[in-house]
Amino acid sequence: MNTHSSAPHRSPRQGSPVQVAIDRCPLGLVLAAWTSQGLCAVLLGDDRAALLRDLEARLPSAALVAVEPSADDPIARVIALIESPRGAQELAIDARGTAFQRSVWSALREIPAGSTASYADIALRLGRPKAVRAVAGACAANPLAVVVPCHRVLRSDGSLSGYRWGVERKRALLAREAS
DNA sequence: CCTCAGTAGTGCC
DNA sequence: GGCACTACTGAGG
Repeated sequence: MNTHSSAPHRSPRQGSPVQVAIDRCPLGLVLAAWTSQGLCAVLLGDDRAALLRDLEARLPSAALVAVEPSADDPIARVIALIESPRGAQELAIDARGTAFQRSVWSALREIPAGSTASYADIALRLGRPKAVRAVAGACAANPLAVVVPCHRVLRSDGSLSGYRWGVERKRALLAREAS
């Protein structure tokens, strides 16, 4: 029995409901999903149905509860963050992933707005200088757009590589943050 | 400009 | 346990 080392960490969310809201933002539509513990998904897109499908694929066994966007809810914080990238670190998050993915996402949150890092930088920071592609994989699996700023990770030569929600959005986010 | 090998995590079988 | 994927990178045509 070796089920403890690499099994994905499951958030304490078995039966607890996940609130879901969709609203407009400067990048199109944004879907935010959260529990009492914090945000578990922030997805960008142009189509409500596609966003919901994406969420359901990511949280297959969650009880989703749709709510109207409200100024008191985390989705308002997320939209404010897109408009002005400050205070992302204060948002509580409740993302599920493997230990490795969570360590990558945690490192990403330490990249300040206005600066960028390469995949190799992140790998180095984690003490796994050769796990470069794995870092890219963890970025690609990031469930929390903008809040976990995977858009600040570029290739070593400075080019943009990919973005789960479209390279154009990555470019737009970086342009907005450029100091 | 291009291709290639090295490399490590993940998902599917 | 395989095995085939990568949002990579540095070296070499």
